[in-house]
Amino acid sequence: MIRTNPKLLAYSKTLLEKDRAQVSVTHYKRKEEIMGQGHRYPYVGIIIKGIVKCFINEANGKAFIQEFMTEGMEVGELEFFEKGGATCSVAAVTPVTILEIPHQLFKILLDKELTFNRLILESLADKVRYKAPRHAFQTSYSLERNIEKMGELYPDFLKVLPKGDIANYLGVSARSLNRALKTLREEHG
Amino acid sequence: MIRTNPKLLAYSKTLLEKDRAQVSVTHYKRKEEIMGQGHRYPYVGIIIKGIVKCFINEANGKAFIQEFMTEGMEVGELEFFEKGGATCSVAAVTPVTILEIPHQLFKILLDKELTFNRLILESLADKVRYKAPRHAFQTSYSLERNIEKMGELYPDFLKVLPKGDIANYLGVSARSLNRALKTLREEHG
DNA sequence: TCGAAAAAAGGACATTTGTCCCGCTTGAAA
DNA sequence: TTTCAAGCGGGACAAATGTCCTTTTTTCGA
Repeated sequence: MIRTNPKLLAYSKTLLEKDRAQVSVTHYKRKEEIMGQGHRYPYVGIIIKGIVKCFINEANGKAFIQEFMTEGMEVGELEFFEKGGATCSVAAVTPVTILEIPHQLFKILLDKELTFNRLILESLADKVRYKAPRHAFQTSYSLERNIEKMGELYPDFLKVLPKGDIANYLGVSARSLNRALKTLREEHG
Repeated sequence: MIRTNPKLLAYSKTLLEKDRAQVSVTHYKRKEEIMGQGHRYPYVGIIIKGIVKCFINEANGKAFIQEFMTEGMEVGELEFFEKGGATCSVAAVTPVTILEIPHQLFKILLDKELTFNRLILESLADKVRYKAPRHAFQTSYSLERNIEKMGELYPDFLKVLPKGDIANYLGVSARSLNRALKTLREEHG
């Protein structure tokens, strides 16, 4: 449930060596905003280190977290394909390092480097593929079952992610999350 | 909320003329299964006509509809990139016509035709982009508000889509959907 | 054209979740 | 060190949703 892309991470590291002059690296502190909903950025980002959350703030004050991402995942690539502001905000959950590939270079790589092109295709396909079972499971099973599933996928989630983020990921209020956690505690250990 | 892809539809029509010998066209009746969760198909499909639903059946008997799709939308493209069974089932909601592009041809087009490659990249980016606001809205607002939104996006949805499908799209029981529809009827006209 | 089967509507009750609180803990900034 | 904001946990009640069931309407094949 914290998504990663080892192949793209590996490719990014070769980029850092070969094309060092054309890319940049930025560091973000915990809770810092990496991208803001509606804003534009002249680059595509790839996470080199750390955990980010990708989320949407609704007009009524609620937030919904799309996914947690770590090494090798792209951010801001959708805006390369369709100009217009970012759909989601992205913020650092732990200290984060981002590799920034300017749109100009991204386009060249996409058009000339078949390997890179395929990595991006697969990365997009992966994001589509992942969302289907996640949302199906989320609406089909109880909150308790969803929490158990997070624990299976990422045992440390309660230690690493703030409660508020977990609630926003599961699409429930913090109160409901606490209640469900208590129920689970009473049932097993 | 019934998704379409005019550019890919246009491209598909030229494919039907130029490469007619290498592609095929299949018709499906209402409710017929086009793809089954877990199964494999040696082609990528593009909808030429009709409306399909793309959904996941969970082990507990519940179904969750990912999206409704019509002209120009792809089905089964995820399985081209990662071998393995289909994540979702696809079924015809109205009579449907599908253009089938064999994986072998799909690969050639992807590698040699920059235009096609870009269309597929944009199509995938579109699917990712679309899901974020949809699920955010769905979990952030009341059922009534979600129904109103469907009406704004597709005024005829109650006439075209079965109630059960609408409920499975919104992630609620048929009972709750009916209740909410009644409330809306009482409020306005 | 009839009859079976599916779809639709909604009543009654149980369960889940949200909202609005309050009090406690913790960590970072003054 | 003190202080204050943010995070955490949970009580009490209200609202939303699910489950189960019955009745009516519609559809479609024999």
